Amino acid sequence: MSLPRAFYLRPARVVARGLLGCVLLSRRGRVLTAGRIVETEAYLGPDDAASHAAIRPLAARDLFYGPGGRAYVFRIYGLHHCLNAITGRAGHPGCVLIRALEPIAGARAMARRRGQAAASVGLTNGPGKLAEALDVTLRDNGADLTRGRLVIDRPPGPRGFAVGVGPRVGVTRAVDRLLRFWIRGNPYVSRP
DNA sequence: TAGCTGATTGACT
DNA sequence: GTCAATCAGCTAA
Repeated sequence: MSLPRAFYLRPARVVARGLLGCVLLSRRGRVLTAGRIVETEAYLGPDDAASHAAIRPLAARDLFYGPGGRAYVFRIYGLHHCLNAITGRAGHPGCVLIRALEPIAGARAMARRRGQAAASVGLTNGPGKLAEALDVTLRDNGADLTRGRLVIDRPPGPRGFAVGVGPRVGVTRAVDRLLRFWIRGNPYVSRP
């Protein structure tokens, strides 16, 4: 059961928290891979100096300023991909970066894509890693996350976890903003 | 056209 | 702890 569009039509920091525990699902032909979202970061509009809505307005404008519920995928350092969920109503830019997953299904396929012999914690504990594990590329930019080959489902069970809050990782601007959220104690979180 | 930067990762000292 | 890989999109000219 995928999250409804209305879930995404809220402020990025609210959606970022709400996505913890939800399940990211990728279908590639017969290959299905899925993982529980254990770490997210919120990026806001032009006021947020670290957000692509401010840094790369031309590239991201159409998606950021459109309605939430779509995927925003970009390439970083020429090597890796990062997967975001666009949030907010049309005209209210924002997005949530998916930073880490806990594998649920298709761990063997993930390991194969990652060039690893067997599944391990290192499979999806980082934004570039999970994108590679789920085969998320620029082709998925703009994809509808409520339907199709890349979707986010509701949490399968009750939410029994504590949420950690802290500054975002890796950014060089607006470093002091507490917009990173993670599931406390989960071993797949990228940084303790 | 040329030059620069980055929401990262993995390999190395 | 340091550092290279590698490229889309911006910026300056």
